[in-house]
Amino acid sequence: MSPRPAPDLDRRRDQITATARELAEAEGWAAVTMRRLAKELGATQPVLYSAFPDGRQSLVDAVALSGFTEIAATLESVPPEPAARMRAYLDFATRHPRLYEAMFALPSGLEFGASSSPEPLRRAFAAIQAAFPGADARAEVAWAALHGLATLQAGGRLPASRAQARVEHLDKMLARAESTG
Amino acid sequence: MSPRPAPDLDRRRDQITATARELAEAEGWAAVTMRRLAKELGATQPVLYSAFPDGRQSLVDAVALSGFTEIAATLESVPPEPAARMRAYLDFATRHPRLYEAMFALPSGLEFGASSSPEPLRRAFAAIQAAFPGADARAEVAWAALHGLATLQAGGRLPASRAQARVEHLDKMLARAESTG
DNA sequence: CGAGATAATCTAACAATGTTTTATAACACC
DNA sequence: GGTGTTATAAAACATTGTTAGATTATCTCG
Repeated sequence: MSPRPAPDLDRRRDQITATARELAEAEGWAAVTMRRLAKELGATQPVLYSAFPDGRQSLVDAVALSGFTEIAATLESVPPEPAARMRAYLDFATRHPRLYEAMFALPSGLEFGASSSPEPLRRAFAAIQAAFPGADARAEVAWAALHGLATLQAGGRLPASRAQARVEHLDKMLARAESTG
Repeated sequence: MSPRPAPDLDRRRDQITATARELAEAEGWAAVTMRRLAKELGATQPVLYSAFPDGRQSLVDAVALSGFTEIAATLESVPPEPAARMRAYLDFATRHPRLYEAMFALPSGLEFGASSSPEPLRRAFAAIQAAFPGADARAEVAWAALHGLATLQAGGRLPASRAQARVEHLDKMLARAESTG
């Protein structure tokens, strides 16, 4: 009595996550259907469900989580100074708009804030905090401003021509508020 | 040769838009399906398409547009000072989370920035600009920060307990940056 | 080396969605 | 009143996420 060997689910999850992310980045999240994804992987739908029993939502969450891991590493790779990390944050959002969308705009099952929230999320926010020491509110406002800039710019709701000016303005604002603590 | 009288499409559009908005606010945008909406209105699906020939997306856009009209009026109703308009903005987003979602997070066909963008959008942004005179970048950063706070708070990604502190911090930051022009 | 049991897989179906077609019914004018 | 145009309605279509039932591949034990 011995079954067929269990597939490497971790590996499979990674492959599916990566493919979903590429497809989303190339054609938008609307194109990321279970059928299309299966075809892209040379597999069938049920295979996706064996790796993600909770369905499409948990798959999008997995992509988002990989995004948080990546942005955390990106932020940590530059000095913990406001200007540097601000630029790194906005660069990340600009370079991976659909990934950023999964992280922040799409419906998500990811828990935030609480201690139960996944480690990559906490690491990403910690990387922001490190650049904006002082009262918690300061880092939170910095993050909100960055997030606002990222989403409004991604949606074409702010003229790209002044992107540089906005970053400089925000930098000055946050620098001056440092003493406010 | 004379046809059946054309229904008052404007009136109908308003009714559908209002019902869609109520339903979204009550049960979330996922619940706003064409069938459900038709049932809620005591009509059939094709009636919705006679009012919105471009389908569901244009209906969501109509709700979003009504949101911009309303937030513009809300902002204009308070003095053009940073603290007052900031509070009005965040209040609006907090009180109508699904409407705000339609305005900024959901896929949208609304044009921004360009001169072709609908008047309510320009009025809403003008109401922010009025509270943050000086260089354009200043108002844009203010808006981005407000938008970031609104969305992160709505998603439970920032602790509600420090909401007040964040507004005060942002207010100070923006006030100090005034002279930067 | 072969048979059987077990679990992963595939085919196919299900329910629900947005949208469109075809047929019906209602209205204004002559 | 009849006629012709047009809004409406019922039903169908294509596509989605998801799930059963049947099939197949693999490992263990004889």
